[in-house]
Amino acid sequence: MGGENQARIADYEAILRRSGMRLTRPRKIIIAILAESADHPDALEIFRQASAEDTSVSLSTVYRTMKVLEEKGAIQRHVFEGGPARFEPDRGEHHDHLIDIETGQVVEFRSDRIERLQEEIARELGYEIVSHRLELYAKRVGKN
Amino acid sequence: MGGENQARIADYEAILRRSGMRLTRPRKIIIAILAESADHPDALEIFRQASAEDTSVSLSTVYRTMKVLEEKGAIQRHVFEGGPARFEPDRGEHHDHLIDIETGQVVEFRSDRIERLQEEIARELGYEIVSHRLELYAKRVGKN
DNA sequence: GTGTGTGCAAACATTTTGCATAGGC
DNA sequence: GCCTATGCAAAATGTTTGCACACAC
Repeated sequence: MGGENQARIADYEAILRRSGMRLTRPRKIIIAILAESADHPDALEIFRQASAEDTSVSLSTVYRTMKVLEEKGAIQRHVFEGGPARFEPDRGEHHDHLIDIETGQVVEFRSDRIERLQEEIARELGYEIVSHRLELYAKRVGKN
Repeated sequence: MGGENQARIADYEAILRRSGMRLTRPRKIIIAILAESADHPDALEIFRQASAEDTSVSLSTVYRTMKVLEEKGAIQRHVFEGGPARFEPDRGEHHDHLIDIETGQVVEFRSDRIERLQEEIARELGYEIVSHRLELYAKRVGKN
């Protein structure tokens, strides 16, 4: 799993280099945090973890780095109901999200049938889908 | 169409009265705006229209009224990609949204098949859906 | 050395809130 | 007349930006 993370870190770094961007200390730290995190952290969470590594990293830099990484296609930004933007590595495979409303945990899923139905609906309405967002806010069965 | 609006205005007013809330001048104005608007206005837009009617209506009151109406189930609040919250009358029939990314126009649609698939997916993941959100960001075919 | 990236503080956009007063019932 | 609802200004929240300096290349 260390190897897994290393691989992802290298991916992020390759993307930055390829775009002619500098591999600065704050960016390295932020990238490492993204590579390690299994969940979908928000900017503040990333900032906190980065601060633990190097107190001088600023929240602005976290936001700026997120923007750059998003523009380069390295990460995706999601804004779930009510909350701040949360980030996840963009591994190219599209998926939707189920959000556990009790814990905030995010479960990824994918349904080709739903995707196809969406296309169909848009077409019938005279539109062409550019992007879409499907979020299920749910709670574990058996609880409560 | 005037009659249509009258009917909806009466509905809103009934909801407020039933909940023991006062039918104030700002609330009447805001309700009339909601009843007339075919699209999904945001707080500022409602505020602007209300101001035209009575300059003394404040933005706080717009927000407070939206909150009350939402709590009583009279309207729904949606936050589309990037933008501020937008509001629409809650007519009880659930639907999803297609947003024209060029104009911001909102088209409502509904697919029982997608609804069922969502339920199915949640169940398989061990969850029970509390609410969900499906938004298609699209552009008209033939354009561009 | 040059220019991009950074930290800091201030600005921004949206929404909420405390408080004294106005106005529905 | 009582108590809810309002206007105003201030705060809160999340995010962006201007500026002078720092540091990756």
